[in-house]
Amino acid sequence: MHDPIDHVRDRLGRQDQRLTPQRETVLRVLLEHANEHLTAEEVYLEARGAAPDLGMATVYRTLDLFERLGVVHRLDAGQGVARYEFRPEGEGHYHHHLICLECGRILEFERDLLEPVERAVEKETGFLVIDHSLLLFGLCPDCRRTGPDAPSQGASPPRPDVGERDPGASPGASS
Amino acid sequence: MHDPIDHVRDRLGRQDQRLTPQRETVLRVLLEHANEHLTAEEVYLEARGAAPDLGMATVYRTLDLFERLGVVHRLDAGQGVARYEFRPEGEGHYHHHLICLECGRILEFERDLLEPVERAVEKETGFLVIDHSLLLFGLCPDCRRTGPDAPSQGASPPRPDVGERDPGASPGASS
DNA sequence: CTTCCTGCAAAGGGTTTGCACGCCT
DNA sequence: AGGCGTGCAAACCCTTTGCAGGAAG
Repeated sequence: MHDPIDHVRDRLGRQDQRLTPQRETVLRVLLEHANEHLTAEEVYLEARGAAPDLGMATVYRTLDLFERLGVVHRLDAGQGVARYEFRPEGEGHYHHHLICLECGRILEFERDLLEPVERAVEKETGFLVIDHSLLLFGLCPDCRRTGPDAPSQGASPPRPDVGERDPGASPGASS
Repeated sequence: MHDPIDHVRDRLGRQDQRLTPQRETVLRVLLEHANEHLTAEEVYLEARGAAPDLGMATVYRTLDLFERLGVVHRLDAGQGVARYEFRPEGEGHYHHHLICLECGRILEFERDLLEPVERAVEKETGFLVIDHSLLLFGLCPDCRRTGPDAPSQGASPPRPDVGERDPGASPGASS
């Protein structure tokens, strides 16, 4: 019962829903790419390897379902695409995202460190904080090394593609 | 030269661009609604009062332009719409957004408090932080008072709809 | 058989782009 | 003239929805 797949099956069963082959495929893709922040389309493409008849709509519906179950995190980095990542059982809402403005990669930062901020907010405004999203935009170690304007290296992952525009322009979202 | 409008005109002039009547109208709307996080459509509707022939495309192009000039902040709270707010000259990237899951209102929190976090990130990961976006999801003082399930008050904005679900489930975006 | 699920295709909503015309220098 | 800027409409992209057929309990 430490198996995430069984866990999801149980959660679903409890509300008369099933872990269909399609759903299991999607779940497996998410598990195989933990910490990778796939888009729905990327999940779809990966999943089609195992389930060629799978449709996009099912992927979206499944990701939605999983999100409601708390099995995945949906993360919107401010470009027009949502990204999804598997969310280990019992994980708090810790861990923030570092988005490289140069190569688009998304790194993670595990420590929370936000409690002082949340406490200050609650105390000073009366707003009850339930969850948070912290995005840090900047340069990842690699791009920092290469210099902000160097042409992209063939070195790193395919590059998750975060919208482009001229580097130097301000990062879409902001606090 | 403290007038933001002149400031923008200058900035534009420097790159052979002009502060046209349309652009000025958009700018005025943003100024009149400082701290209000309007959507492009809301800007458009407001602006049409002063410039009935204005087109949506111009609004988008202008907001884009202003964003590149650093005159406005684009903020994406995780639902499918971008929101824009005037960004006072010389303002750092401080100030965070508190998004009420009940009524959809967006409040602001002026103090930064993120420096310890950013320093920790830079030190531990080598990632160079340039800007950030902190969204706190929860209940605003009003909704908190009314109770999480009270029918919406006539008091607040139409409610921008932030994903619903049982409060307690994680809100769409997350860090 | 009833309910849950699926794929397909169409619809949706926000945002962007192509194009021809207008405006300012 | 020569750009820059604009309105309009069409195009785009991601995501959602309607619907008829299937599978599971």
